[in-house]
Amino acid sequence: MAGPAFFTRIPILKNCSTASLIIRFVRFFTSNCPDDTVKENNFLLQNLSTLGVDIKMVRRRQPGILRKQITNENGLVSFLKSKGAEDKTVASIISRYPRSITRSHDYLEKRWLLWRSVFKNDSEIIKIIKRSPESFFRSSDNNNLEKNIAYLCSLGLTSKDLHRLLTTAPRTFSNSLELNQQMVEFLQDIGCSLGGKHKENFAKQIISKNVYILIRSTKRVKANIDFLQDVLHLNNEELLHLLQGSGSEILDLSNEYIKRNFKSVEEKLDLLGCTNEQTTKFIIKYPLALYVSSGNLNNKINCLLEGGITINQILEKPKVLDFSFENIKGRLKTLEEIGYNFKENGISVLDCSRTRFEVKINKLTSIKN
DNA sequence: CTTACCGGGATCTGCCATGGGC
DNA sequence: GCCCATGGCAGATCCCGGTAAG
Repeated sequence: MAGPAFFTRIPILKNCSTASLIIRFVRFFTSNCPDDTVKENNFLLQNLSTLGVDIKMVRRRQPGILRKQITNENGLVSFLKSKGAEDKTVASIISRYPRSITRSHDYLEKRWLLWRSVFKNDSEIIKIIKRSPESFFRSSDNNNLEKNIAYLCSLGLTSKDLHRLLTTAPRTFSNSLELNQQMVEFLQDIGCSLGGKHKENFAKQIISKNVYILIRSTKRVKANIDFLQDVLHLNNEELLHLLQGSGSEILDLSNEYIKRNFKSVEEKLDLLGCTNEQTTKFIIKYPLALYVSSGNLNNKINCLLEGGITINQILEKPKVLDFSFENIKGRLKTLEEIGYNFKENGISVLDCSRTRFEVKINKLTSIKN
């Protein structure tokens, strides 16, 4: 008979425990039952509809909110509008994070001020809330936010770093202070144990290079560091060097993903006649090879090979893989048309900005004519 | 003057699970 | 028993240009 294992193979039910499965089935079969919605606050429902909020989405995300008797949606709307948000933005914000309507005026004022201590103007903040309402509204603890900002500053992160952190990974600031501290201390410990000279700086370095790190679990980051050390046969010094360099960029990947990609790179290069040592060197030189999806990476490699470039040239200059498949393809075609010789001239021409590439091509064609 | 090397900039949420509080 | 706050997870690049080196 079909047990939980069977049901979890259905995409929507993936990752569900037996208990939550039962709840889901009950919800599913009773979702059209009037009893389920009878407790909802009709006045609130009306109000939200008028504001253009997607009620279905609210019901799916945070059904409890619709049963509340006291909410502050009107206050929220006027607050966000006073900061420059459009009606339809506010509606979308509430639809995606319904709990936002439970935040009080004082909360909103205080939180806004704290965010403003990092951002230059209101519109920057609106842009981020629009992108990720949850990041702004999820925590009700403004004191914690204040402490986080102070803490991150105390690490020596510049205001520019802070700005980038809050812009790109706004969730960082809704983490509990303790969680952020845990990650920082974890990173500092790693730096120490690898014999880093500027021990206090190691965590700071990683964070400013990879602003996503603080929204990952230490478990994940640790697993990735261990994996890299193991699979690349690195001693402490080499590992430290890697992590301080471009290795930091791949630390936040999911463990399985990074492993899968490593395996794929290994197989691909093996197929092309490379030694294990070459593969290892390649990854150390270009850790981003583990970041891109294996399909994408293989497409780029194939494309370069078909264009008359050797695998050794790629291993020497992996940066050419930074560019998109389309870009690489286009440039190879252009270069072929003018008879560019990679053997003589190398492949650096592929690793430059659009403007520089065009200048180069113009020059080559004018010489030809 | 051209090329090579290198670092940096943009961008990145929406969902589920869980434990504690009420 | 429900709701809240919060932790955690999967997902998966591309490009530019300063400047040192030649």
